[in-house]
Amino acid sequence: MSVRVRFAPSPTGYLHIGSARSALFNYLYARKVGGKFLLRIEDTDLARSTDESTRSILEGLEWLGLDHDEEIVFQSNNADKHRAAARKLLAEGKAYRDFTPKAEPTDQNVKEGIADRARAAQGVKSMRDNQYRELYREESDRRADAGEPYAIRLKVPLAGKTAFEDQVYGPQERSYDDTEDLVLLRSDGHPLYNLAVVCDDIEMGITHVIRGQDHLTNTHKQVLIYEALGVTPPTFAHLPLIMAPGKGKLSKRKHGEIVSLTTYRDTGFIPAAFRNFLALLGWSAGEEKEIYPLGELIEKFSFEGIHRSNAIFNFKENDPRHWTDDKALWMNAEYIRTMPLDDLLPMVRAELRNSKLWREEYEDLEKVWFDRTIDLIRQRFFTLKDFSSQGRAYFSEDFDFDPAAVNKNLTKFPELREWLPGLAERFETEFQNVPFTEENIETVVRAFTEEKGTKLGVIMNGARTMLTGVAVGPSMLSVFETIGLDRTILRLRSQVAWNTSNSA
RNA sequence: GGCGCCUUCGUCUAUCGGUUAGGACGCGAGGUUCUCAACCUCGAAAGAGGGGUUCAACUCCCCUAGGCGCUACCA
Repeated sequence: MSVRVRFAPSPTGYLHIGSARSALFNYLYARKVGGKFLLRIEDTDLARSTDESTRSILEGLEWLGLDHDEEIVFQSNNADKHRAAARKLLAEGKAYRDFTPKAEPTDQNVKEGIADRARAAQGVKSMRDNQYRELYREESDRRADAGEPYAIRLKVPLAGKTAFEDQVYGPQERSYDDTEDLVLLRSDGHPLYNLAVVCDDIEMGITHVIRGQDHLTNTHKQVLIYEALGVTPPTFAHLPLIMAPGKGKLSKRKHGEIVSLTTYRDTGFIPAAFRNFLALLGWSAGEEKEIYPLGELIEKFSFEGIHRSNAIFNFKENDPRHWTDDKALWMNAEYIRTMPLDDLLPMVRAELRNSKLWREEYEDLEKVWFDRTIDLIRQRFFTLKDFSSQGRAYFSEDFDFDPAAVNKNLTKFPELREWLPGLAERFETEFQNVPFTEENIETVVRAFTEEKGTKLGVIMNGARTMLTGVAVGPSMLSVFETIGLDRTILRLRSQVAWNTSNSA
């Protein structure tokens, strides 16, 4: 039997990075064993589900490169089937009508319910003491026919236990005594989560359910439903959770945008890098290696490699330098500087377009220059955003001067105010018929430096700030050559930098 | 409260009874250099606690502690 897995998010918000990781693991497993990776949108909570959220989830999956097979299933379309399943169990005596009036689910009575079950657990009260559980069928039918509202509850057997072999956590058991007669169908006819999931997983032919371990107890309930329905349950694999620093819950309310996958797209992450990072949160191939291209992720993936303890998504709030997990940031930089240039180029193009720095020439007449420039500056970049911010001076005459850089590399050496335009002049004469290449530039700059009796660093760094506005970057010889003779001369003569006062 | 799951450097992890407990991120120091967040070298940094089992335990068992999850006519 071929493997079929599914990712089944409820569209009640953005795609959480924890969910994204669940999707990734499902995807990796499916691709590894040649199975199908299906998508099901669990939109049965009409009040909270939105189309926008569905779109955002789909976008997120696409961004991560997790392409799904077959048609997307919308759970709300299957409500009739869910109801039919509940009725079937009722008819077979495996479920019963509960005529207890519905209580509003307020915080208050949810708490009472918990306290109630606490008493039940202490033996004071049984999970099976519902007065309608053993109601005679005739009586139950009569009241239902009379129009009295009821919920349908699963009739959990009196003695026994549910058991399954989790692919990550090993053998799992739970006594029936600890599982209530869960509601399958609300009194308004609305099917509930556990029923809907089981019905859909059966209908979709799901063979492996891979999801967060927050579902570990749900799984026992679902196994019960499978058994009542007379269907063999699928194989289960539960994943450790991703927690916030301090081991708290990682939530949008508390932690904001960093938990949303789209944030990483919007802040200039390379999909492959973030995917790689996510895969390593709670999973290991057992080797001393961090960089895994998708193919290798697929090849190496196994349930045995999944950790059992929760992983912390490590970041520091209010620290721009460590706004998200350092390893994710590092991984992104690693990808930017080492991935095939041709794969990076389209992403850089999109970034420059968004920043109005893109010019069509970069793709034809100036393609050679452009590709070389990107290859040069990517060595020090962490995100795609850096190409339009730190890299701005390569693509536009309109760039800012970092006051700290001006101070450190220019203001400190007032002689530069004459030297740099002097260097411009020297370039102008020296390179009339000589190619403006690193080797030639070096000869000229070294000679110039010696004449002025200063250190090479003073000239180089002064020029660096004049040409790029900042204090860091590639070798200046490369920068000169990349910026080009004309722009170099123009910028060395410019007074703009000198007017960037750092008096504050 | 109950039930369940978990516990190796700050973080992600390796180890499947015998290791100086390894790697990565981050951090620190040094080096290279025209600068640097790049590169190179080095460094600090861990088996929650207590009992067993064993010649030998991070590794197996038990207890304790702590963390997490679930505990709805939500999903």
